[in-house]
Amino acid sequence: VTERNPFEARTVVGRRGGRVKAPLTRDAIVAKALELLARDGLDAMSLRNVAKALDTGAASLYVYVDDLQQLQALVLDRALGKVATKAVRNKSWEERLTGVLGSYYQVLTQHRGLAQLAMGTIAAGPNALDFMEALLEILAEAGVEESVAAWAVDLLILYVTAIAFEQTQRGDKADPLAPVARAVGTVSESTHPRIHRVREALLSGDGKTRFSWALRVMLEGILRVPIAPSRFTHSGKKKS
Amino acid sequence: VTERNPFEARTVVGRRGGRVKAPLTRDAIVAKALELLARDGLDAMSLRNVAKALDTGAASLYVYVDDLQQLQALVLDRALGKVATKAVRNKSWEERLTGVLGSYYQVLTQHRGLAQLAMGTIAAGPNALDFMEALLEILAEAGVEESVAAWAVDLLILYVTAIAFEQTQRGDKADPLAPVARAVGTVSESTHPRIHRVREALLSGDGKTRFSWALRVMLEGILRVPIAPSRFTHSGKKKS
DNA sequence: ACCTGAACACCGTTCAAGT
DNA sequence: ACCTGAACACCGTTCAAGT
Repeated sequence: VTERNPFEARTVVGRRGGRVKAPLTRDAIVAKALELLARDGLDAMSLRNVAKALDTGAASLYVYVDDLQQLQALVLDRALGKVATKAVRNKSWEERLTGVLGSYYQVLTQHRGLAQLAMGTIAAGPNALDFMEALLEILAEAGVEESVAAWAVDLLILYVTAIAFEQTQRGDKADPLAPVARAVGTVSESTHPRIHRVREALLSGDGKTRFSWALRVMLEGILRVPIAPSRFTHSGKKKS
Repeated sequence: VTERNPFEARTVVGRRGGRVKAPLTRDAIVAKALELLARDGLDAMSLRNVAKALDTGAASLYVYVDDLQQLQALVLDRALGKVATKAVRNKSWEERLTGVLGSYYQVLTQHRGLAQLAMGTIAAGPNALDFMEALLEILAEAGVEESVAAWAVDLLILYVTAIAFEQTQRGDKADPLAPVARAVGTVSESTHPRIHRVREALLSGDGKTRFSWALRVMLEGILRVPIAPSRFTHSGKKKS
């Protein structure tokens, strides 16, 4: 029906001007996948669903993508491109660190299934590298020793990802917090006296408050704890 | 064939003494599910596989279990029963905390798919409560304020779960660390100078070393950072 | 009350066949 | 080279039918 001119391959148009078919590209696949992930959650981002949304069959995607795992890695990195790594000038390193990690937290929580995907995917794309580089730069400015900073970046990202995941899980199904709330709320004073006493505190605090508290906790520790308790881990040398 | 005497219901025996059929109970289902999870990973713990291992059909499980999600919660709590919450006497609170959390870490990593399951399941069973109670007790002994302790328990469990998950993921497929290693190892010095400089530190350290470092980091912070920066989060009152 | 087989609506992935 | 339909080997869950 349509003549396949390579120059207009990206905007094939039918006789009456309507788009006939979006040409398949890796970029289009990843974009559509992220769209489905953000709107309907991780389960909705199946190869079959993505293919359907692109008016094709699942098998067709395998030309541009190795498998589901690779697609997930690509989608994660595309989303990480939205993290605001460039902070404004004349801000303290504390503010900038909170800013970058807060932006990461927001990106994770504002895309329905992204935090869950991030928990199960190792981020190693270009945007993930930019993100890490930004964190290392800020920690260097804070005076954190280089090798400590390397591990600290890991800890910070891991924690923010985990709390974002926990937070988004709550909004999902029919109150999955309820089981915890019920268990903690109705716990027996005689068998679990301490849980009983702090049961309110355990359930209190919105995501943001806890997030910033935990961030300060980790920073305080990172600034104080050196890498090695015993400096030589693989030699027999003790008590230098 | 066999007479159904309720008293010997748990050990039905055939004519020649061989067990004819393991009677279905919730406990048997959860036990078998944990076995499959520990041996073959989370994907292997499907209702169909568990049923097959118990010589029955998937539909039969629904008499004892609401759905897969509930089975996962039951399996997690059964595994949490293995965490050594009772530490020996005359140990410092630091040693006891490291001991309990280390035991949790070991339980997670020694069962192939458990850390992954724990990341996606809210622990609210009796053994989870015992675990939390033990942590709260130790933190109280450390002099941590009650409401801080409540949030600290959350942070500690979240982190240990996350790092156990990350650690077990590595051993699973065909070196899923490899993509990170390659990305970090071959990163350009001009675009990502700081990653390039600490690329060795980023990849160094086994699970245990990093685990204990991060633990000290969090403890140091927990002992120092109070709950509220501005004490009243929901009132308009500022600068008391 | 408990168990079962079959069915329903999904998956990821492969492959022979088309253009 | 790219796309496709059909097939393969799986899922969780439901349901009518058996005992």
